[in-house]
Amino acid sequence: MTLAEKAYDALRHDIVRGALPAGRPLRLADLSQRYGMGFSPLREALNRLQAERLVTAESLRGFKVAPLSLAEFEDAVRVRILVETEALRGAIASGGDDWAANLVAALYALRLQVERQQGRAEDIWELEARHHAFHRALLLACGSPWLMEVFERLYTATERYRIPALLAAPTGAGRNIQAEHAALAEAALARDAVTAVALLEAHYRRTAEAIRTRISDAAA
Amino acid sequence: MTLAEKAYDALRHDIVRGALPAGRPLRLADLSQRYGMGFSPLREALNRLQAERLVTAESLRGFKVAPLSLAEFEDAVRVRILVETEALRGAIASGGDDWAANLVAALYALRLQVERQQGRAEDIWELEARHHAFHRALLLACGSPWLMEVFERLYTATERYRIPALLAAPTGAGRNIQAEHAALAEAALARDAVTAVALLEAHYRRTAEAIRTRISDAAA
DNA sequence: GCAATCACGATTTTCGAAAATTTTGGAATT
DNA sequence: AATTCCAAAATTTTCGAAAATCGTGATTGC
Repeated sequence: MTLAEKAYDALRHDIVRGALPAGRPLRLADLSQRYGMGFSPLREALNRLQAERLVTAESLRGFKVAPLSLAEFEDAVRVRILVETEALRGAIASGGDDWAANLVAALYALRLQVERQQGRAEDIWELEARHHAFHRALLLACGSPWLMEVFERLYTATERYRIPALLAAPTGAGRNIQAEHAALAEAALARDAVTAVALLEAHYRRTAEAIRTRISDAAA
Repeated sequence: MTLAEKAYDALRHDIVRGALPAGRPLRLADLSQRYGMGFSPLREALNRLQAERLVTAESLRGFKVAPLSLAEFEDAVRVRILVETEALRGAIASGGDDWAANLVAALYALRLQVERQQGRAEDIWELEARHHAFHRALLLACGSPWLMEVFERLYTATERYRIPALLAAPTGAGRNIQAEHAALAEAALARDAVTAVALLEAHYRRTAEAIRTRISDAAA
């Protein structure tokens, strides 16, 4: 792996995790110290992250971690619902045995991690990776690279908002998120598109609501 | 404007235009010659374009112009219809006088250029810019930055396919594209969402069909 | 006292060369 | 004749310094 790729992964991780908070200026000299490399690979990584809207750039004035706003989060959730319900219909319509088997596997691996976790805030990253993998496995058979591309982009955009909530309450504070995932997978595997789409939409609306109140609380 | 930004614009232009054909390896030494600058600004531009899927990159093996395929084009059109119909409904629902005025202006400027053009292949870029601006103006009031972001990404993705057709037949080969634009704007301004969405979808399906047969012909 | 100006330090941007890696072409071996 | 191996060439990647630009604070002029 090249240094530029390491820089990309490290920066991306630190931004999504919040180690580099929103709005923070990303000075080359600092980053060079922090990640132990020269300017070139860092600038490459920053340019890629800029195109993904994880960092902002102003000509001759350097880079910053992109700001967070409740409005942007709500917007991202709205578009996620639009795009992912369409992808889900496609996956249910055209998914084969591989899709079904991978979905069962992803759900199972997610469950194992949730049970291992038992509310502890450790290994949040393993949990997060399993969660991402589950949602990806659910949609993957839709057969549309662009739908998947938009899914990935919006997933990381919303990930930035969900991580702080996860760190505070890894099990989901009263809500049985795992049961929602199981029901969603069940409906998809039963090829019940209408139910599956409704469950997916409800899943996101509940998650959005939880994060919304969390952000309001934090502001108070 | 920094050299990196110039490099980004120039590369983007040359890729969309087809001056740098799909699959062509983008060697730093060549690009340095072609655009008259060092490696650094070029690498930055290439990294941004990679994130936009206009170029592909393989570790230690350099960059290439991203390939074209009929399947990818059809996929992009499908997602454009999904996303833009949603944005159009939003714009019609919440667009104010500024939106309406800008839309009228964009349609008018597009018409002026079409008439000036009169089938000649010159100034295709002015025409293309007006066309892009019209579709942007149509959706802009939807109030969703993410919907607009996806629109922009997919517009340039499909632009690569449409430009060769435009160069061959600037007026649209029998089809009165300008009438479609006018009808679309009229329905939107009349706040008739159902009609406007139907016209937008039909507009894209016809364009896709024209390009599809064109590509098939070229292959024969 | 206050605004405009200038010089300095901090920072970004770019270059040119060095380092690392892949690719190429040919010689040696089977 | 085909394959493997190695050195040379081509190419990408990275660094360190130079150039360009921005922001700041002191200084000057009014």
